[in-house]
Amino acid sequence: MGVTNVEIAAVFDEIADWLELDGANPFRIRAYRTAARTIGSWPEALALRARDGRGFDDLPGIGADLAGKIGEILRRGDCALLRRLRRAHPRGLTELLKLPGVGPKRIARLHKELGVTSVAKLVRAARAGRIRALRGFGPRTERALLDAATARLGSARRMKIAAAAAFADAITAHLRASDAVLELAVAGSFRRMRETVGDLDVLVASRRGAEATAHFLAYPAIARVLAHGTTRSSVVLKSGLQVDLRVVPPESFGAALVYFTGSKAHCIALRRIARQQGLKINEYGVFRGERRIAGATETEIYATVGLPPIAPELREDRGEIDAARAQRLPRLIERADLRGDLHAHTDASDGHAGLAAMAAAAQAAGLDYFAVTDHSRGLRIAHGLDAERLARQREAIDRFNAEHRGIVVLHGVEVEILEHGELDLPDAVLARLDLVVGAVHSHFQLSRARQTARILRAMDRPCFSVLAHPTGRLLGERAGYALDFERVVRHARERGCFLELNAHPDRLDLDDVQARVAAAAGVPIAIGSDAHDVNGFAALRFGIGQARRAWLTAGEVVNTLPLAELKRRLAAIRRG
DNA sequence: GCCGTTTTCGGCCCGACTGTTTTCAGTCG
Repeated sequence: MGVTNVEIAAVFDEIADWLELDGANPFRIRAYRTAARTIGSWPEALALRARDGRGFDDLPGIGADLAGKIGEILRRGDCALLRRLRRAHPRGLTELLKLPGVGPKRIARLHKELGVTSVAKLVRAARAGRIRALRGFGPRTERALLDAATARLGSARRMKIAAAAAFADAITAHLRASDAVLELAVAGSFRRMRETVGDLDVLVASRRGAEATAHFLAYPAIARVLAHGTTRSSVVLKSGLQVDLRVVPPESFGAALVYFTGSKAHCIALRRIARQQGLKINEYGVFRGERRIAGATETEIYATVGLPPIAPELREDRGEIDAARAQRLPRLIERADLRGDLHAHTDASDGHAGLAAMAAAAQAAGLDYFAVTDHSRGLRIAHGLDAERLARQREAIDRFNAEHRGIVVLHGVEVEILEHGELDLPDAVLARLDLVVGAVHSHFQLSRARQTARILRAMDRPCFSVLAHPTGRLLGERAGYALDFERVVRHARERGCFLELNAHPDRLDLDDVQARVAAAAGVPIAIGSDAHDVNGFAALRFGIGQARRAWLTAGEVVNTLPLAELKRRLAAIRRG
């Protein structure tokens, strides 16, 4: 089976790591990094291109050399340059690169002068006071390295977007209380709605920067201050989350918002365009010579370089700038476009609220309809439903719909896809439901071929409507099972069924690249909250964020449809 | 290592902050 894009990207990233440690030409290193990023998020498997005899050097940032290396990796499964670099260095050095506060130059010296080759050895050297003795290092640097290294050994991780949102809301509320704060935004990967964030980048417009900064530093949840200057400060909250504050005057707010929203690659691409036009972009504005010609709003920043505004979720340098130039940016789906939700639980299985409470919550979330899809009998741990309990649930839902206006409850099930692709309820039972959401909750370790065959077989059942959380990953905990995703996409298109973008913050499955691939192939996407309680519908916000990162329009998401139209689509799947 | 409406060589985004310096390198975003 072919090497995946992500695996090719990992090779290039590791090459870049080693080249950094070697002090190689920084632009050569950047070339590998850029290529890794491009390939890692490229919608089409490069292995397919290779099979069709198409080259790779039409990908942006891929020239003859890297195209050759991609071919080599696809053919041989590895790369001679990487093998050589690995042989020439101790293995642990690339781990050190990931530590904040230490870069390639210092690592090279720590290695050469103190024999530090791993995070653990760095801790020992720091504790022994050997680092401060080095020229150019001092006690404070030694302390910072020790802190960073011990934090890493305690495995500090990126935070899931939903958790970060809670911190962002709290700190935003604190800052708004200061009248030195004129405008305020949480930028960075949070604003781009990445599934996890490493820190929060808070941007403030103010005429009294010192006062705004002082107010920020008085935030009670701050554990320690890493740095503070007149325009930039960094702190770590008691939760371990790092928060960076940047203060700019209002006339620079838009420029700073572009700059701190990133991504870095997007900003670099933007500045490149500006340079070609004799302009300079920095976080204070767009400049022609010494004169600022834009800065207050993002829209005017983009306009000065001849572009329409680009949504934050698209700013990953994945073709959004070319699309903007060609006036071909998609009209991205918004939260308000969602009319329903096709995946939610009640206390009949493992949810924590009854039917009426969930319906009220769905209505409060602005939905016209939602599907109760409790687990099926096979998922014992979730108290899954058998045919008889499903029939009773049907009666309850019918009664509810007869007695209530403003929200319609659909009756579905989240049915177990068993090891060999059977569903654990008979067709006759499933046929009585409005929709059937199939899911894998067991046998994660099957081979890629068997796992794929299992899922395709399940999709072949006539009643099968939606494949829930298609890859089975849990963010930060479990990678998805081995799966030929492109095959699943093709099969879904042929069968006419939907793929879910599960909005639960622990899942966000499909990811952005996969959702884009599926939608581009013509497979309808269902954004499902997987709500287990009355607050669970809030997750739809993050599902929408992921969908926007996938360039999805409302037309590509089935639960934007009015109920009658959705029902027609579900019925069409059954007719085959 | 890539790239071209300053083209096949000579560029490649830009500024803030820290710690250790005595004018700046390293790191970060």
